[in-house]
Amino acid sequence: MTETAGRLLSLLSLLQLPREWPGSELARRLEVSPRTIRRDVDRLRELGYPVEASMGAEGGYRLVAGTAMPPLLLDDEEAVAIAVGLRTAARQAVAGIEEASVRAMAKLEQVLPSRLRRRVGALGAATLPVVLGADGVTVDPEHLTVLAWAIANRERLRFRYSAADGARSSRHVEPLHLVPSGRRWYLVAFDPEREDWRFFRVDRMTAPTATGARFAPRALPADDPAAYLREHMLGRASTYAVVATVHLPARDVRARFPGVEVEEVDERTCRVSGLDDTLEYLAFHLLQLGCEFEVHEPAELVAHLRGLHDRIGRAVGPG
Amino acid sequence: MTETAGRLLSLLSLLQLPREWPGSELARRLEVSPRTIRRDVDRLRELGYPVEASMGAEGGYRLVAGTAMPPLLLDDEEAVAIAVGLRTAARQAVAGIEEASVRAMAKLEQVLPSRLRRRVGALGAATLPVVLGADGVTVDPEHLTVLAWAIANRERLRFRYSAADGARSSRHVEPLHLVPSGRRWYLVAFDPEREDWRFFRVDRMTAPTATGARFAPRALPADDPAAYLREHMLGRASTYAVVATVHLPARDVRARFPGVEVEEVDERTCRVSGLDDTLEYLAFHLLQLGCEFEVHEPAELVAHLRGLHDRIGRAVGPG
DNA sequence: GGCAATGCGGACAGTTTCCGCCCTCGATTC
DNA sequence: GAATCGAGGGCGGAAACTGTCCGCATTGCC
Repeated sequence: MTETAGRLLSLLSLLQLPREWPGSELARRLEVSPRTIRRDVDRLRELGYPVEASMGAEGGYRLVAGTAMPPLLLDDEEAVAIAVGLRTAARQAVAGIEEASVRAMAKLEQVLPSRLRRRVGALGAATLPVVLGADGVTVDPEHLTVLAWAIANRERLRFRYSAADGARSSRHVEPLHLVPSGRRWYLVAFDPEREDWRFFRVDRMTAPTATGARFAPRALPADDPAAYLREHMLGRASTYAVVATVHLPARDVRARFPGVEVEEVDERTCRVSGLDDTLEYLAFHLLQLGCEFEVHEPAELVAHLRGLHDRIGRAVGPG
Repeated sequence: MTETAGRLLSLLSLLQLPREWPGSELARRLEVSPRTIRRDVDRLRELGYPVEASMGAEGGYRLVAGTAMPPLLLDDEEAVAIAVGLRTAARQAVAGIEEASVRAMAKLEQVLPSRLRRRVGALGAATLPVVLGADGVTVDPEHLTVLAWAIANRERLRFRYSAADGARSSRHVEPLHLVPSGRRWYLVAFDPEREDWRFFRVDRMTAPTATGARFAPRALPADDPAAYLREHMLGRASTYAVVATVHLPARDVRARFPGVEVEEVDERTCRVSGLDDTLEYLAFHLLQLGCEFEVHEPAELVAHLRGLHDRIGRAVGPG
């Protein structure tokens, strides 16, 4: 049986390559008779993976899109590519699929052979700073998978934390949720030492590790962790609210400046407003539009842009 | 058998979740006896997928990293997350794994159910402009998968092309290689109408489609397609060579400005040099370092920075 | 220390399934 | 029309699977 099941997996793996396979060649490769191949193909179809066949000479089998995802059979490099892709996506907290990214990452990391893990680590480090608006602090994808594991497994979590005011502490908490917020990730956890719920910014954690000790999850005093987080953050987060006029059609701005509200003023002008916690991010995004603009708020952003202005002036010297 | 093989896949799927499963629960879920579960676990191990078991109460099975990648069983959202992650990675042409990214993308897109494909498309469009240094022209990941398919399947390819000088043409070529170069992708193909080899920038293609017509691949007049491309591009590419002094330790610059040479001047200063074909990319990366710098070459970059300088000046008004 | 939960694995018997070998048929390409 | 491919029915022997026994080891909790 192990033989039959293994053969089915190999068959799936072959059929996932972007080409067509004549039954005779599959039979040669898998060392069974062509009749068995036909039966295997039937089995795959029965399992819900649509194998399409073209008749006639030059014909062959290939796997096509069906209603369910078939198991992905990846070679080493593809696995590394996927891991790296997920890391960049998680680091940018791509809107709408943050949790899924982390879940997929956790799933992949759980089974990723160590030799590949090393390659992912090396590549991940090398490609980190391509992200726009990096203020030097980006979340470590490794941390996210550790947290996801601890949450799913209800294991206590130990880490060191640098609070916003710079105070460092050692924590030992019961993790409950991982919440993306803008470009940040927050851990919602119960801190038994302080006997209360706490929020931790993942990029401020150092060396989080699941301790293996199980705990019975407590009920969060709110239905929606994200709402609870927002409520808690309100007022204490150092976020900047930007309001600016941009001389570019609203359609273009929406396409190129994600996460902000865009309001049309006229065909060639619009007004953007939005929130972020770093001035760099806002400034670069406005500049990146490549058009004229005016910043109305906040004063800090104006000051930041003046700083940039002066810095560029010093960099290129007098005109 | 279909049943046994299907059960093994379900088992793999369960074991890939980040938790432990007692055999009794697996037996309940898969509707077989615990003895069969033990045998299934053995089968998985025999296939090379290491299932670890913890003894004692609170024990259970889980899949751990082995020497080979097990088939990944993804739910809808995870599949979407992976597709989106690969797209961002491919768009940025993350160094060293470009081809693997495209291969994995092609594999995934081939079997991605259409309802998920739509979600990926929507998300991909929304997240496009986060990339730094976008000059508005980024490669469409969809194109890459079409090209990869055509190359692997030796099918002729039809597309419309806008050359660097703006001339538009309709092409019908025999694709041979997909070569990443910097942040660009190039297709190496034989053009039967012109009876010679041609290079096409993927982001300048419109609506590439594989025609289904097969061809016998010709030998490229060079061993390495990448080298052949470089040779061909030499002199005709509009690339800018930057030389700048940056007032930041060389170590920091290397970590935050990928793809350029960094040479230490003293502990707080270094000199960077590199190539790129857009001024925006170079300018933003220099600014993003957040430190003082001087640009020595090229004159175009200095001019571009002056433009930025003036634009910021107009944006924030007189100090 | 005992109990309960967990995993491990041998033996057996009945049933099912698989596999290779025949065969015919339909579709497609050259 | 010939060659090549997929689809699928039937047959018989061999192999595999499954459930039910059984006793064993390990771990955590009371």
